[in-house]
Formats: sequence, C-alpha cells, structure tokens
Amino acid sequence: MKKELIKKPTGTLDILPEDCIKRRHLENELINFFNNYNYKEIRTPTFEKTELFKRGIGDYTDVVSKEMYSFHNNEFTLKPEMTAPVIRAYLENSMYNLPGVVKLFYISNMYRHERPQAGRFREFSQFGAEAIGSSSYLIDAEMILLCIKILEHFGVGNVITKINTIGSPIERKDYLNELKKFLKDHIGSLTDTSKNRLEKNPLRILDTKDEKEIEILKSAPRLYDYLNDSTKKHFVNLLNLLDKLNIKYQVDYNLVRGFDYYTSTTFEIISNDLGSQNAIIGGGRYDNLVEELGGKSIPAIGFACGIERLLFLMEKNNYKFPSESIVNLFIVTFGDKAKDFALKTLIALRKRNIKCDTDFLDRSIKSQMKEANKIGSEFTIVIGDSEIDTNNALIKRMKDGKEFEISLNELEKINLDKFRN
RNA sequence: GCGGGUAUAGCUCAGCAGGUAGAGCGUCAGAUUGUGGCUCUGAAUGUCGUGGGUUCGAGCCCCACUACUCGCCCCA
Repeated sequence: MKKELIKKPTGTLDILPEDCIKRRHLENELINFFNNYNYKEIRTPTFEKTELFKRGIGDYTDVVSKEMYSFHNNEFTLKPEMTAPVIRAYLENSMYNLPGVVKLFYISNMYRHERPQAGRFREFSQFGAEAIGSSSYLIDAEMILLCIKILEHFGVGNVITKINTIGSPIERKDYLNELKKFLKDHIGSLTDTSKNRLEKNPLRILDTKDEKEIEILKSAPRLYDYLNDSTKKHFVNLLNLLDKLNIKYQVDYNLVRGFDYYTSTTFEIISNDLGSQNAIIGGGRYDNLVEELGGKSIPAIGFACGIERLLFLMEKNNYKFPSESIVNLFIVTFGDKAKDFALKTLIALRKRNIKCDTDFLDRSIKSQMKEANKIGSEFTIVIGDSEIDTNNALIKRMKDGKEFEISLNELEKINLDKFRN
C-alpha cells in the first residue's frame, strides 16, 4: 500500500537550496547594512504570551482579532510582528540603561492566519529595525533613509514612499468625533465594512479602496488640522529634512496603518510591480508603546520589510545574486581500493576547505563524469586499480578538458591554483 | 470569513463529437569494453486531484469535496 503524501501547511514555503543561497546572501548584506547604521541584532522567541500582542498591537486590529496562531489555551501566540516582542525584550532586559538611542534590528519569521495570495503567506519573513529612546524627527528621517537605501542597494529603486502623521490618541479624539459626524451624514453611501468600523475604528475608513467612499472622503475633515503644533512641527521638520536629503516621498493624509500603537509619523513604501499586496515596507513612530507595555514613557520608531516581497522585486529587477557554490574536485573511482582511497582523500581535502565529492552509487566512469559535469565541478580525477598501483593519476580541468599528471601521494596536498589557468 | 480561476508524468504543458494517455525538459542506461559538455538510441514514472453521477464507454459532460492560485478584508 502506497502511503498518502503529507503536504506542507497552507501558506507556508519550502525554501529549496537555490533560494537558500539567495536568502543567505540577502541576510548577510542586511547585517552589513545595519551595522553601518549602528543597529544591533536582536532575536526573540518564536512565540510570546498572547497578552503581549493584545496589549501591544490592539485587541480590535484584524491581526489580533482574527489572524493569530494561538495555542495552549490561548496562552501563547506565534509572533505576528516584531515590534511588541522587541519592546518587551527591551524592557525585560533593562535596555533603557544602554547609552544613547537603542537601535535594534531583526530578521525573523512571522505568522498570521490569513488567506494566502500573491505576496502574502501564513509563515513569512521580515527584517526590520526599532530605534528606541529618541523623539527627534532626525531619527525618523534616518530610518526612512535607511529603508530607501536598503531597497536601492538591492536594486529596487522604482518605489513610492508614502508618509503621514496621525498624532496621538488624545489628539485624535476630537477629530474622530468630527469624522464620525461627517460619515454619519453619508451613511447611506458607506460599505458594510465601513459601517462596522464607524464606532470601533473609524480611522481605518480613511484607508478605503471603495471609489465612492474615496470621493466622499475628499470633503471629510482632515486629521492633520486637529493635531498639536508640536506634532505638526515634527512632521514639517521631517519633510524638510527629507527634501534636503533628496528623498522623494508623497504625503498621504489617508495613510492609516493597521496597528494601534502608531503615533505621529507613519510611512509605507509601495511598489507597483508587486501584486495587490503592494506594500514592501511599513513603519512609523510608536511613542506610547513602551509605556503601554509597562515601561516608562519612551518614544520609539520602527519599520518592517517583507522579505518574500523584496526577493520577488529583486528577481523582477534581475538582481545579480551570487552563484551557487561549486565543487572544486570530483573524484571518479572504480574498484574498492580506489573508493577507499578516495574517501580518505576527501577528508584531508575538506580539511583544507577544498570542496570535493565522489560517487556513492558505484556507477560507471562515464556516469560519474557526467555527474561531475552537471554539478559544475572544476576538476575531476579518475582513480582505478592502475592509478593505485602506479601512484599516478590525471587531474582534468573540466572547462577545457586539459589533463595534468599528478602523484597520488600528493593529492591531499594538491594546490589547485597551479592548474587553474 | 467571502468571491473568481485552475487541478493530466519530477517540471512546463498538449490531448478530444466523450472510445481505457502524449510532447519537450529533467532523470537513468547505452553508442567497440577506464573519462563529461554536442549528437543519437533506449528506458522508467501517471489509479488524468478525490468521491459520486450521466453513458455501452469519461482525462474530456454534471454534482460534491479537497488542494492550489488570484482577489476582497487586512498587511510586509
């Protein structure tokens, strides 16, 4: 009886060798990048207490209310995002005692129980950063700059940076009342989802894609007009600095993000080359979160970038990934003596960091040569009884077929450079 | 949670008034016995997503289910 195959869970990815090389490369480059900006890496658990996300992200957000992978009587949850865990770790490890602004970055998997589609998975990877301890618009600017430079570095230049400021909950209070009043006057034209949001989360209605609603919202009160002078000043300073830094952006007064912790600056980088999930980077300031999670009132800002989406864009833009690591030497064998000798030699060569392999299927010389060719081995050496007897063999340079005589005694110490050109 | 599309060899796909399956690529093996790349020859692999129905007969028609996929919602 043939047994049934077990398949991977919906929305997950098998990352095969070819893609692992790309991701490894991406990660290495990122680490370099973050180090240049003086960000330190942080890793947190794959799961956290569910309460962390409820309090951090907000009970009524879509992610918390219906997309969390929770288990063990809902006590724990696979992390759906990294900001809350990083702040938790920051507080738990008293990192506020570190000098200056605490700048942290991460590369990690996230989990959200959504319906998968182009550019959206249930298990996905993000990298991102959090800068904790400064309320200056300078750090906002540096972070947006960092995002754009990273994308540029990976050959993704054709993007749109959207930016907005949404103030604090207190600043939003009056505005929300006005917005509700306004929307109620147009309630007949609202979609069902917007009607539902009217009481729970009216701000999100601003983000609608319904054309009728977009038209109505054009005459709606504007949040910006209700913000404090200091918030406005922060925003204006930021925009002026971005101008000086030659960073192109679009102010989008309707840019509202889905997590409750955002205050003041929010931004999003989108690409029209992605599918309908067009955001590649999202971020913003969250000046109340540290306090919300039990710390002192400490301002912070962060962003996250979708790695699958970034990789997709890199492929689309023909980014040149490093090629697969090639085998330096393939030892073709026949006869038991040769096979034993080969294995012993491989150990010595590998110790010298020479990438090498041999046949384990007892196949013909021809087949072994074919394999060596297919895996892109630089050199091959055929060893059989006569080579063992005479202690001499021919090493073959695969790219042009040239052969060189060498002594088997010296194979372990071979200097391949001598035969490279 | 709600819509649309798709489901044939490892991969990309073809198939037809409905008559019990094909190509290319890949894999494996050979082309005067111990040497790759080009070429040629040959081989293996599919209960045509699953279950039911219509029919003498279904990969092809109908129904259900499942998976995948794209979109809504939301997000990276």
